Amino acid sequence: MRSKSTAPPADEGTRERVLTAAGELFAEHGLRGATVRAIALRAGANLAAVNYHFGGKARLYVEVMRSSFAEALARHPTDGGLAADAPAPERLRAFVRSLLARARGVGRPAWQGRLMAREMADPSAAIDVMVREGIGPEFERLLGIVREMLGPRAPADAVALAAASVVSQCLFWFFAEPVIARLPALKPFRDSAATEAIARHVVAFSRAALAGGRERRR
Amino acid sequence: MRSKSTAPPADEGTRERVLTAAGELFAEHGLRGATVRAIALRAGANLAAVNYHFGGKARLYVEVMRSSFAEALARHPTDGGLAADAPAPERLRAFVRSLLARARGVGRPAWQGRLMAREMADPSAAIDVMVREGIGPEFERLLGIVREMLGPRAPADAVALAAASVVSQCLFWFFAEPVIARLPALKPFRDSAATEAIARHVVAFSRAALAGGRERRR
DNA sequence: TTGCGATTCAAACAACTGTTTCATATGGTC
DNA sequence: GACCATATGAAACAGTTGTTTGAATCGCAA
Repeated sequence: MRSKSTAPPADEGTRERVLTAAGELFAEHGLRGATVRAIALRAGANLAAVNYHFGGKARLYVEVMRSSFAEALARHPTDGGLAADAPAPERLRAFVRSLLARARGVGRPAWQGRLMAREMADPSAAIDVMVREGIGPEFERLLGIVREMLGPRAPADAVALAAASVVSQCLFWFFAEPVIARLPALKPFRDSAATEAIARHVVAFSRAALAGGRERRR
Repeated sequence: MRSKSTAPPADEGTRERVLTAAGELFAEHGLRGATVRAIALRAGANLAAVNYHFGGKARLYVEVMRSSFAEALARHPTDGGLAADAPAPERLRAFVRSLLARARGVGRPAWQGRLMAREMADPSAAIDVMVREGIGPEFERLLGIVREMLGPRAPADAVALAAASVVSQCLFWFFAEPVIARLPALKPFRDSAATEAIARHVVAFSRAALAGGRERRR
């Protein structure tokens, strides 16, 4: 074991397994619905492991939220590797792609989208830190893109509303997933081809709307 | 008491109060979070009243969902009083207004939006009947409007995606309410003026996008 | 009043929850 | 080997949950 002052125990075994098991179960059943016993069982750990490693169910939950969100953001950066001075429409496309990819969880944890949807419908103490560290700055970047596309004379309210329209079209697909699955006209976006089609549509729809909004202003 | 065969007890007192108290608490804390004891307390009824009148917490929940949704739909019809052959843009405007009004709950129960958001994030047995009786037919009507605006040559997939874009822009404002309240750039839509501004924006944004999509197709 | 079904009430029940406790094991250092 | 912090384990605790029970009360017809 390492020295006590530098870092937490850094256990790569039980702690890690509890973290992912908790993520899956929290996403599936919610903070209240997922029991500590079920988490420990899935992780192959003892019941007391949760309290030992995280100090309680509530703190385990915020740790799951923070780590999974940070990991998803690292895997799918909102700028998509584009330079900051790339054309606004390109940056918009990268933003939409990143948001949809993170929602679907193309990397390892495919449950981050549901976790996020639950957190928004039923906010806990974790939402403050998430908005402050992740969603807030990200939305600010989107505001910049939209502002550039709407032109310098666009009022701040119009920019904010248009940015909301963009993110809403992305969030919808995993927010309303249970409903979408029951509507014959809509196909859920679980495979990457459907995600790509949705991304193209959202970008095209929003670009047309933004262009129209730009020319409508005198 | 009325005859037993015609209708359920039709108690205008306790049963009704339990129903609205349950709606408020389910909306605030969710199906699991709202306890039968708290519901009975708020309703001024005995703990056993829930089981006596509804036969259990689960059945009380679906009854709350069904009645509140039906009531909201009756108060804000999706056609907004327009004739079926009114111009499509007019019907789109009426649809958006109705959806936002129902979400905000301008009538009596202001908690229906949150209830619905919870149900989508954490679907229960109530969601099947809701989609079948309410959301499904409503979405079909929107599909008709969008199809008319996109033109007869628009493929079904494009129509469905565009309709999804319209509803998503409305749902966003009460789906992501806890996040919106924490973003300084966005104002929550709790008053009717903000709702009206959002409705105007959604209609303008979508109309511009649909017009662009129409002309882009060859 | 008497009878009777519908309703309300207080109390208890059984199951499940997160957490704590204390004993045991483990792995490395002296 | 002895020591000690770290980690795991089984059991129990205290609180809350939805539901049930059986007695008490109400409303009203005969």
